[in-house]
Amino acid sequence: MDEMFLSNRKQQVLKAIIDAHIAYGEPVGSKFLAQSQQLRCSSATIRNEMAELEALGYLEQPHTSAGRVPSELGYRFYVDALLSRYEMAAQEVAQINAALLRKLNELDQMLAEASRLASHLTNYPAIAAKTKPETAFISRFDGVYVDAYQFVLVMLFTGGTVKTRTLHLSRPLSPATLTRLLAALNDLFTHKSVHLITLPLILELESRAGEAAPLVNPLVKLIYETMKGLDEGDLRVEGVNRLLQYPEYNDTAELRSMLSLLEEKEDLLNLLSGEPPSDDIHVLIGSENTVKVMNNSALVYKTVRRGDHVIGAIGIIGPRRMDYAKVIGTVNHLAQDIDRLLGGDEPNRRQERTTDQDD
Amino acid sequence: MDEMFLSNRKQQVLKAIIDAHIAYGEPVGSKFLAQSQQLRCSSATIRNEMAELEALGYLEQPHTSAGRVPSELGYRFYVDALLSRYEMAAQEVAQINAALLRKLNELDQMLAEASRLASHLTNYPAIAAKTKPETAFISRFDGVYVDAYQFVLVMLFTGGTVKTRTLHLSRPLSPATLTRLLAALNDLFTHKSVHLITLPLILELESRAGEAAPLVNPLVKLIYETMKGLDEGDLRVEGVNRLLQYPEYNDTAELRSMLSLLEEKEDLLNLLSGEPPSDDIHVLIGSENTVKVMNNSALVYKTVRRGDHVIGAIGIIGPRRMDYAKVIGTVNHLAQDIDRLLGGDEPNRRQERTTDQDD
DNA sequence: TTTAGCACTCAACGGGCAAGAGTGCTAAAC
DNA sequence: GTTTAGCACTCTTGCCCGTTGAGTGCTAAA
Repeated sequence: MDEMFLSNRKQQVLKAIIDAHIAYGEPVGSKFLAQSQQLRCSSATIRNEMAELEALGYLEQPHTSAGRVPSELGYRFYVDALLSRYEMAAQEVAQINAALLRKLNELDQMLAEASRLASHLTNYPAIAAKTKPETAFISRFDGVYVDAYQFVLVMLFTGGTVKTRTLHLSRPLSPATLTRLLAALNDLFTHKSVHLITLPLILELESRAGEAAPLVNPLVKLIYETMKGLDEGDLRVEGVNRLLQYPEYNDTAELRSMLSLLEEKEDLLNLLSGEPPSDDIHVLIGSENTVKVMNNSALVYKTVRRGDHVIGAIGIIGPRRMDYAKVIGTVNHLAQDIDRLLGGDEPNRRQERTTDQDD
Repeated sequence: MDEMFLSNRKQQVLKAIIDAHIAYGEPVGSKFLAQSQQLRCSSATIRNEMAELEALGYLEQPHTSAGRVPSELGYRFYVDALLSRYEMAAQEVAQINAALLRKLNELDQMLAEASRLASHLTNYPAIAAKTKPETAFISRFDGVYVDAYQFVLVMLFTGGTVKTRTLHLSRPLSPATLTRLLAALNDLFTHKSVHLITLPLILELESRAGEAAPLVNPLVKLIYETMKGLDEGDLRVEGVNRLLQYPEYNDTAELRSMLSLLEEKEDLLNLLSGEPPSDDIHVLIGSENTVKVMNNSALVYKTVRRGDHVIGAIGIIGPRRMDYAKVIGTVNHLAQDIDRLLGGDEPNRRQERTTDQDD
């Protein structure tokens, strides 16, 4: 228990070390701490505490004649217990609100704006993920007749997403035939998962399509691909160049693996979507990350939801010694703001609002 | 004229030097060239030629005891006169076709795939830009009635783009009222640029909207923002991490400014959209670039068109000593392939095809 | 006009040395 | 018992400096 619970002064020393290391990025020594006035004791005392903190695993020493550096455990304890709550400046809050409000109409743009803001405010790269929605069905087909040679197919998905596709035809189509085709589509293809679109169904559609029968094949293919395309998540990365400020990424290998990670997108998207939906903010430090490449980095993220279901996440990625207080505060605020602005889907809305087609 | 026109052997020497430098990235010396068997003369002769080429401005010498490096003028001459045409391997061609065909339905995805391919094939970062379309007007409004509290507004733009927005209402709307509203919209708001949407027009719409009058204000705002949103171009960058292979980007400052450039997107988008639409492939070397940050880099790009008008561009960005033959070949091929796959807008199409909503 | 030979220049490499930062330990002080 | 001053020790960092080697320009001969 002595080992589990750190004495008050040990905590102070640990916090002071981590604060200093976050600020300056270099190993911090006892003398520096003694001078910084935060602790009311001599460097020798601090040295003793540091030695013990190292024995307990909270600190590490790059080499004999260097100061101490927080270990992963040290950061973990810092984040869980030592972190002082970061209060955003009023100006920052205003900036967030103004910027997000402007983008309210398009989820994509909103996430993009959020990641831009997050990166800008924290000075680390930011990511914004749009998770793959739970398998959506088409709830309704509709069409807009443009002229005899083209029409717009409108597909309404459960969950409110709307997708459109313009079809260019090789032979003329009458409005009546289009209506008939749409009726058949609505009969046969709504509320079905991709796997339930079987050949008999397609043949049935063909027989009902009348003169539009030759259109059925490309149409089905189109619907299939649209449904499949909907399942893809997307990930935006903003501010990678900010990584270069931090000496930990001056190492080419480190930087390179980080850049690869941020480009792959797959891994990150899985990581972000994989977590159980929780209101908490997630802080993954170093090897806590399942993604191997992030052993020397940290990831802070929070899911974003529309009404009940998770539609994405925004996060910050950076060195292990990231400014957790500021980052956690910012990500938290941003995610909550987006949640709020997207509004719940509760039945009684007080105001008109619009949503994009979730493309 | 002696100065303008290089002797045959000088050209050979220049080409050999640039080829070698592109391949190995280091200054190339006379001895190396003499051994490489390409030139049938001694190192001393090559030294003399090199000295003259340097005097003419085609070569540079980092320092006295180093070999020569091509100057910007050198690269320019190389690209314009010396470059041997690069023939893509059949396998590469097949890869491009297969990959692009799979993405045929969505312009965005297609450009994304193209840049992925370009980056992969050339081993440099690739960019794919979707240029802002020339000011588009809405040619038609339509709507899909979902239920009393929501409908989908479908906007058809000249040029074939389709945008949809879902409106959530605070009070019920009847299908008849929606029809009326849409008719009024089609009367008043089609074929108008953003600037022509004036207050009288809005008031007129309001008076015609009947019970949907309270809806008019948010609706107009929505339309306005959609039209404005359409004007935004987009830029995708793929494979930045490949930059790190090249020693010229080991310098942090260089890498950093490059990353910033690739993130800003604005500058690049302007550069790509700014050029007069031409079928040629553009090769910008070093300071030929208007973007200052690219002084040590090169950009190869080509516009992509659907039918007659330019809808985007794809390009490769890399060090000045980039493998121009391969890059030019690849970009050229890709751009042409996309042009072809998107198909002309000639009236007699032989096949059904679909286009996305150009979001 | 080409080539061999040679002296010269200069970046790159590596060893050696001094400086400095930080530690652990011991012994004295509180 | 805890804190602190003092000191010896370690190890990195930076610097100086000589050596090495690649590449050149020039000269003179072929």
